[in-house]
Amino acid sequence: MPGLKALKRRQSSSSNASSSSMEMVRSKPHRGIFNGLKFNIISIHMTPETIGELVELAEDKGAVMVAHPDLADIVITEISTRARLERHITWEVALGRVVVDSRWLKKSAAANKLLPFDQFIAVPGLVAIPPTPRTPKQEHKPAIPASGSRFSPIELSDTDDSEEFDAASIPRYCVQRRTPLICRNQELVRQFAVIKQARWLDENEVSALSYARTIASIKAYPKVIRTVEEVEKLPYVGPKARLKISEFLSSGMIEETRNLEKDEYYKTLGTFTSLYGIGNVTAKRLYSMGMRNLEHLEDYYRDELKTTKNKANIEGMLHSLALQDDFRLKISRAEVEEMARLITEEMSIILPGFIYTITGGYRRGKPESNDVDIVFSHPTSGKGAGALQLLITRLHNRGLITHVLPATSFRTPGSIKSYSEDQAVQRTLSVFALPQDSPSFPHNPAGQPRKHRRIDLLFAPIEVYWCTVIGWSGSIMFERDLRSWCKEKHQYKFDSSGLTRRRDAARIAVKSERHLFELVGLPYIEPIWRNCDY
DNA sequence: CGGCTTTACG
DNA sequence: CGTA
DNA sequence: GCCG
Repeated sequence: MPGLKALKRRQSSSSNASSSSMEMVRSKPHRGIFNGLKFNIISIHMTPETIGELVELAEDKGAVMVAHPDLADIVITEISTRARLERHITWEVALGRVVVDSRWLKKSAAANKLLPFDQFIAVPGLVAIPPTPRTPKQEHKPAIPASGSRFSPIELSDTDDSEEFDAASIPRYCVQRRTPLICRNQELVRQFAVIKQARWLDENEVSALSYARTIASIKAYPKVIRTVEEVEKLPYVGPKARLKISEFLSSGMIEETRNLEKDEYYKTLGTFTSLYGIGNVTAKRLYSMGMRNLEHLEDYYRDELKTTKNKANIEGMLHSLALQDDFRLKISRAEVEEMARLITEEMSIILPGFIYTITGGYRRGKPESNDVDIVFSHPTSGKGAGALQLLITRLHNRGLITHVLPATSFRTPGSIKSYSEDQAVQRTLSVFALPQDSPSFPHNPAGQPRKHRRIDLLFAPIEVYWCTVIGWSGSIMFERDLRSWCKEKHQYKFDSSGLTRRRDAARIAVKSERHLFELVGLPYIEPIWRNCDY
């Protein structure tokens, strides 16, 4: 079995002479056509593989990679409009740089000479200024692009990039801080997420958790990271993370991430675990049995079905394989709302006066969801105990719910999973398909098979409604830290069925979402600021 | 060096 | 073991 | 992998 390929083929050289706390081994500069030139690659619209190739081409011929376009002589980008370019570099600064697309780099490297720039200018209006390597002094006063205002507040942190901001002031728990869906260091975060995933596939859950915390921490940091020193005080950025951030700042790529992304072993395990019902352990088992793609799995499970006694799980996996093309499709907010409309329409027949919240990623503002979560309740205590079962039955009769999924097997509706007996939160995980005739949705055109969506429906007694809503709003790291916080600071136990004192299990009434935050001494964090996961 | 959220269900 |  |  292939292990981690930790080979460092090339030590990245630091661009910033003043960053010296981390004494890195610097490679001797190659002699080459790019000698003495500073390159920056704007990674937008590039695959990690492409970035890797470009960095290699450039460094091979003597270029030094720098962390920001402001510091570069030559900027490589696939961006072709001024507006988009200005998210990364001011127009004024761009005018003083060579901004070209990657063809220039590739062709120059191939020809082993500096080609003229004019055929490769990335954005109309820019001119080809011959690069003059600048002195180090100039590097310390980079122009700061005023980029924030163009973005939706959902997507970016609310602190302006130009503001002074001390990483040490970022609190340790996710629940104490605001974390946007997309942050200013999103590509760095994405590359850390690849490593986190690999640790999880290797069953190194503790390391995976650590990376998840590093990611959450960086996501909460409201500035573009330019030096490794500025994030040294960030919580959960330790020695390992610092090294990787240094690599990223100097080359645009974390070396380990680059290796993982071309590793067939991890790619295959990733494919397997994306299936409903297959986790990291089973994925490894299947791989060790020789499985390499979904067709192999299909054959394997068909074969298993003939020989096994317990057919339910195997049948579940075959359903999972069959529906997987649908499950990996994202669900637009409009479609989430249409699903909720149909479902709540049915609920209003069963339980007049019910209340509900669409939770999950939708509630956190994600433009696209992987599944749909809805929490129901009724303001009158005790009302609606059997409502969810009825709801499922009616939706199934209308053909909207096609399967109920208890753990790993698929069954026709009939049973409901309940939490603790005293404060029963009922729950069903089902497969839902919008009707063919939903006019506003082109997802299910006539004659085409309907798209299947995973949907989690819950009914909570009103006493614990808000805890359930909070518990199902995520993100995962936010929930974990909420529980840790309640435990450490108050010796409370929080979960989606309520808030209780650990000492005597006394229930603490939670009247609203804000109320919970007050009860445990946290500032209220709106759902759109709970996007702590990648 | 221990701890890392939580836990019922199938 | 996998799911949320 | 990082924190206390």
